[in-house]
Amino acid sequence: MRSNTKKRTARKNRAVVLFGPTAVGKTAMTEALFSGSAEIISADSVQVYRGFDIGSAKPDGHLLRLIPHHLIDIRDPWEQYTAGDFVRDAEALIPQIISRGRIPLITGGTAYYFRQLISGPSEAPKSDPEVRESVRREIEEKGSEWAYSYLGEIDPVSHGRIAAADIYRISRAIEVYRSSGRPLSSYAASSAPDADYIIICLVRDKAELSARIEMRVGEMFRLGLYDEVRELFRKGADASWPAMNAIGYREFLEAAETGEASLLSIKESIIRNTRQYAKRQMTFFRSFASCRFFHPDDIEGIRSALIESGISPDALGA
RNA sequence: GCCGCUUUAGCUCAGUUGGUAGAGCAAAGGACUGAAAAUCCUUGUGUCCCUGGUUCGAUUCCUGGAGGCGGCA
Repeated sequence: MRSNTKKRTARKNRAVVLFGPTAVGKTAMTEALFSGSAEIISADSVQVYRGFDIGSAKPDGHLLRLIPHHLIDIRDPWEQYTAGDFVRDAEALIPQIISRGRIPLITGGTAYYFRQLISGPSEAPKSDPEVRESVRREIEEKGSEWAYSYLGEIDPVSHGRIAAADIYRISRAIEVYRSSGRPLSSYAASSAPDADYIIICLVRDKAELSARIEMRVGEMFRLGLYDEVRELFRKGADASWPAMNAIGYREFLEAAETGEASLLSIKESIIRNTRQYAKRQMTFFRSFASCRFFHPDDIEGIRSALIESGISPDALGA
């Protein structure tokens, strides 16, 4: 149970948040700086799912031996895992990791998870897949214009905040009203964060990142992404599986629906979508206050910044 | 070689009955209240292939040329 009582800053646990867009080089940097001294809490909405390995670029056995990882492979693909679940899980893990004498290192690419964690999670109720599905059907039947004007009746504040075409948020706002009887905007957008977070953001020159993305996607195909996806389809994967909407998977789903795309065009589309995603990740993170930016090769710069903040990777571990 | 179609934004193409032009995609920037690798918002000056002619005015009509596609030889 979350406590909203203000704890004194000095008594809060401290954790390191390490964010970087896809393919920026988080893994190499992490291995170099944190081997033996940290445990990683993965902030990645796709890596939580079993079976989504290559396309989500899960850490390999080598890295897992050097640094323990949490929140990877903790759900079956048809189950739901949300930002709220992540905050709850991460907040439970931080004191455990500290008690083992290690640094809690929260790292991944799901910027929204970081925001919910750092600024304190929204108090709005958890998403209910059943209500969501019934809202989806209703909108499909009555149209999105109806949905938007209905939102205006039940929650004028959200109506004002959400764009008329943003069907994702409109559905969510209606869903909250249906399941809780209260408008979404009546809930607090954030609450008190549970720990102190030292925020490091990795950045790279745009052309450099773009080239790395292309290489990484090529590597995924070489490692057997196509076989991985076929295995998922064999197990019944469809659009209702949350991670099937992820880049590297949904392109195959779309190709299966149209029946026209070649493997090459799927690959090109994955590369393009990944670049666009990296751009969105950066936009999200630029909006964070108190975030320090480093090039992934600047290990010493990151080390000094951590020491300055009272955390020393050297003082711990082997 | 002849005939037809075609050449407009990075790409695919609309369009202007003659008054210098606009969609989708891409790109750039931004948002983000428990699905977020999701979802959405904003941003369009480009020798309208070149040349000459007609015209107050040509990307638009006409002549000639060049590239592309198709057909006939």
